[in-house]
Amino acid sequence: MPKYWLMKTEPGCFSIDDLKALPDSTSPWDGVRNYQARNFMRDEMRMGDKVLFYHSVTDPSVAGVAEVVRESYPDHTSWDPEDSHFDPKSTPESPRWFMVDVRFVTKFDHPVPLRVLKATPGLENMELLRKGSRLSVMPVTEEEFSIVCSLAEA
DNA sequence: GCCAACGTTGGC
DNA sequence: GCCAACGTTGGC
Repeated sequence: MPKYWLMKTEPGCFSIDDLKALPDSTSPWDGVRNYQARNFMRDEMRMGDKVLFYHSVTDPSVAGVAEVVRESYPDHTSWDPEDSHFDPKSTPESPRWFMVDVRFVTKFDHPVPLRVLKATPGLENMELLRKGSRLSVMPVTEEEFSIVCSLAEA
């Protein structure tokens, strides 16, 4: 059984259109520097898991769906001193940060705004809606995933 | 182990 | 731009 996730990105930095436009519409999810989010990617994400692709900051909304196409491997941007996510404590011999690859599945015709998520019965317990939640990679339940997808069709 | 200070996230 | 909430760091 696939599991379900939500991954956050600032569209000005990396949007669902950016993902779709890449070769094979696939990208590593690099740059995550939060242990809890890392652990989800490193330990729990599996091939075929579905991902709600969330745009934060500008027009906060779920923009579409992606899927996991490569399981956890070291995030090489962490040992690149030129990279903005460089972490001197991470090395190729002892990597500290991990990522997965995701592939574009769908862009919603009607992105689902955060305010709609907040107002929708059945989504009360979404991690995203927890006060102060700042996780950039988080699990969602199958039911939450399907409710969000149906909102996108409405 | 505690906790103050700091930097960051992200909605509004 | 504001600011609440959070995670990390580092002194003690």
